[in-house]
Amino acid sequence: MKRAKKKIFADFIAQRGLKTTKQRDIILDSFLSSDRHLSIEELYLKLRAKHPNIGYATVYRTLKLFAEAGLAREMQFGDGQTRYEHVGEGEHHDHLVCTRCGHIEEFENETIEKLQDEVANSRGFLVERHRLELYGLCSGCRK
Amino acid sequence: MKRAKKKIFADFIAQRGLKTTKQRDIILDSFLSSDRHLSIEELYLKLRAKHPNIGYATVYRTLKLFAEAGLAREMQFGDGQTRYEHVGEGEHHDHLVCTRCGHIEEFENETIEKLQDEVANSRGFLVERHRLELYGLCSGCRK
DNA sequence: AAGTCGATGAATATCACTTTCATGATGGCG
DNA sequence: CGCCATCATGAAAGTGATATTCATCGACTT
Ligand SMILES: [Mn+2]
Ligand SMILES: [Mn+2]
Ligand SMILES: [Zn+2]
Ligand SMILES: [Zn+2]
Repeated sequence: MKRAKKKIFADFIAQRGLKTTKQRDIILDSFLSSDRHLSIEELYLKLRAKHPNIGYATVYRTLKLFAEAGLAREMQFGDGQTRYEHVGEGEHHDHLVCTRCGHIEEFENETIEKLQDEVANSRGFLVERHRLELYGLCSGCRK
Repeated sequence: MKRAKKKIFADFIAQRGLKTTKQRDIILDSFLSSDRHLSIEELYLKLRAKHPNIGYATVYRTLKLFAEAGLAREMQFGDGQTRYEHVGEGEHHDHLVCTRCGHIEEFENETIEKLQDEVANSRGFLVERHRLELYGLCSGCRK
């Protein structure tokens, strides 16, 4: 699965006439083996341990590339940092966010998705994407 | 209704030991007679026409006050600007956002709200608030 | 091997707030 | 009323995250 995503990125790079670099390989590998929902800075700091020579700007630009390649999605959970989450082929999910510890859980609910479309249709909207986030206390933080 | 909201703000001001000012009166009046979902800058520019002496910082601080007083809610629709929308007593709604013209519509759907609670319960989350936004083309922009 | 053009990293710029500070207003009190 | 302790205001400066610039490096073509 990691292999498949690397292939997707390699194809994207080739098709756009871009170049394979050591940094991109390292950043992609690290991204793929990371927690979902990482901020630029989090990934940058994680990388810096083993690769002190990789710059923040490169991490920033590379994550943007991942998003363009369809490997990542930019998310905003209101904490002031853009987070990048992993995206699988044709996958979709929404989020539960803990306002105390920052824990993020994902969920899917077909019925909700369907109702959203109905609402949009009734208003003449053509929906391209949506965001549904539930903020509150996770089970751990409720105690 | 405008009168009622002015009363709410006056009470809030009094109860907090703050002061009535010409600027606050003007800004509140303008906010109440504006489009829903205004950014700080939009309201500032609108005001500047008739009141060139009112500063950006005052508009900024006053909108924050409205939010604290329960008259306004801060919203983020991903265009890089915080927007303030009108809040009515105990009201709630979600949004349809046009990605082409910026038009914003509101909707309510009890069934979706109920399903959200079910999802949260099944994960042990206690939901405090949520955001549901549908992004796409409004009926006008689809043509 | 050389040349071309994209990639990198450090530094700088942007952008939307957010705070500071000197000065101006408000309103409780005598 | 008139004082004056406080709060409010506006211009300017500060912040923090993101975005861009620029000199230099390194891939890939020939
Ligand atoms: Mn996710
Ligand atoms: Mn609204
Ligand atoms: Zn938690
Ligand atoms: Zn539109």
